[in-house]
Amino acid sequence: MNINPADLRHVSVFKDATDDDLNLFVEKSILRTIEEGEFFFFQGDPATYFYILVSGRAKLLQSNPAGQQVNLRTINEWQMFGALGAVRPDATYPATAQALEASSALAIKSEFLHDALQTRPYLNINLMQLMTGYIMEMQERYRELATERVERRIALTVLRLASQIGVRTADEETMIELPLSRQDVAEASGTTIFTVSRVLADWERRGLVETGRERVLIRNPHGLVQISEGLDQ
Amino acid sequence: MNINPADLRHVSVFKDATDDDLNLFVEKSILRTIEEGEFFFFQGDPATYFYILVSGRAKLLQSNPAGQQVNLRTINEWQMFGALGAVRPDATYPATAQALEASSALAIKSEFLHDALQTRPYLNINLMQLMTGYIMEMQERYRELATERVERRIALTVLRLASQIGVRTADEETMIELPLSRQDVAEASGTTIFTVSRVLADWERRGLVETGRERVLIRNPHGLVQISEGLDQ
DNA sequence: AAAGTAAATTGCGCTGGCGCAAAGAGGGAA
DNA sequence: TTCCCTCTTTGCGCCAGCGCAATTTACTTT
Repeated sequence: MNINPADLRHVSVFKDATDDDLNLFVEKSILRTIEEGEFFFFQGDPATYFYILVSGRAKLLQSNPAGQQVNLRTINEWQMFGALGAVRPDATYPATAQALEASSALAIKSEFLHDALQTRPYLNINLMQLMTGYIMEMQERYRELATERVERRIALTVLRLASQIGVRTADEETMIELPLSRQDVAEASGTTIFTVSRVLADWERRGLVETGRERVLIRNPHGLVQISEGLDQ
Repeated sequence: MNINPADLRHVSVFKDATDDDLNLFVEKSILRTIEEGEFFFFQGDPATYFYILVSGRAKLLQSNPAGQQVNLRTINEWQMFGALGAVRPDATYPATAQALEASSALAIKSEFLHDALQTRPYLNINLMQLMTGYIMEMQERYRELATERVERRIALTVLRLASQIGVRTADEETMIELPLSRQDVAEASGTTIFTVSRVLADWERRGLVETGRERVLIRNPHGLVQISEGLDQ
């Protein structure tokens, strides 16, 4: 695959970069292509590289000592991930990055971004905006997990995933397609596949969604919003 | 109260600042003093100021629509809080800041920090380090809440709070004093005061802690670590 | 010292959601 | 078409932890 440096402008951190800078980053990058289910890096590895996903889809997850997983974030094309090492020297990745489908990503030495940050104010601002976004999202999800019941949490999770990775279907603009298994939704909402399956089956009966193997189609986003706010029934 | 500019070096973001910069920040600051239980700002307010706590102790909390609260962070002397507005123009505070005891804080216009970031690379680096720390802590707490049982979560929470705000008692170096109510611990570990009370009572019977009104004294930190890792019993 | 207020404890019943197990449903390979 | 593998569904039992209510304890005020 050939990467056009101008494509890097899709990356929020690079949106204000000069052409020269973009060329420099592309030159310094290596393209890594992996299969579905394989890993870009593991939690605990030294954070030597950061990545920019150029095709496919991936997820960031964390495991506890017993091996149970939670999904922290779903990564789309042109999103940066694993960039903490550029800020903290000697950092290790706090999460594992796994491909949800066959994916490729540009890998660039953390050190290189670290040095670039010293001389390019726009990178600092953009990276900080990205980080504040993550902080706010994690705080919100933490609060949801601590205070909301499962059905609402699943609704909030599905809506959040829809806004992050959903594809609006061609035929009707309000339908959103999500290529996610019950397991993925469970790990992203802090519950089990059984509960997700039961809740989705209920929503399907009520005409809110259509489900399939590794697929959720939202037919009525507004209905889900109502559930997420406890305004239903 | 008089603030000595050099004191600002205790603030991690300002640790590398020049004397001139420190003077500038102090000049631009207003000292706000509030009583226990009062608020520096509320979730949803425009993030016009950021704060540096100079005395007392505070907490950052978030409420859901039903009014249930979670504690996101406990703020100690010389910690910065409410700084997201400096990064995102037009931001609103994502959390509420409430004093746990009578407290004072320096308030500085977010805008001023925002402008300072453009010309002072050290501020960018330090602020990003702070932010990556928050991201990692929130990711970890999220995973704990999603995957661990209450007793372990309470152990993890108490240990985390001990490292953040604990005071080692004079008489024996392994004892750590925490001036927190059951409610505070419950909100920080995502459970209820009843459960916290029961768990602490059990630990007290086992000699791990001593408890009192709005007080937890850790007698055996190692024992708590074992519980947090599931190695006990 | 006494009264008043807030925090903490504890018994008790209940239930949301977990998790096993077994069956069912797709989808890919050959 | 058949086989195989993985994902999903659903019945069922169970229990961790919630939450009410009543009481006790501890601190503050006068």
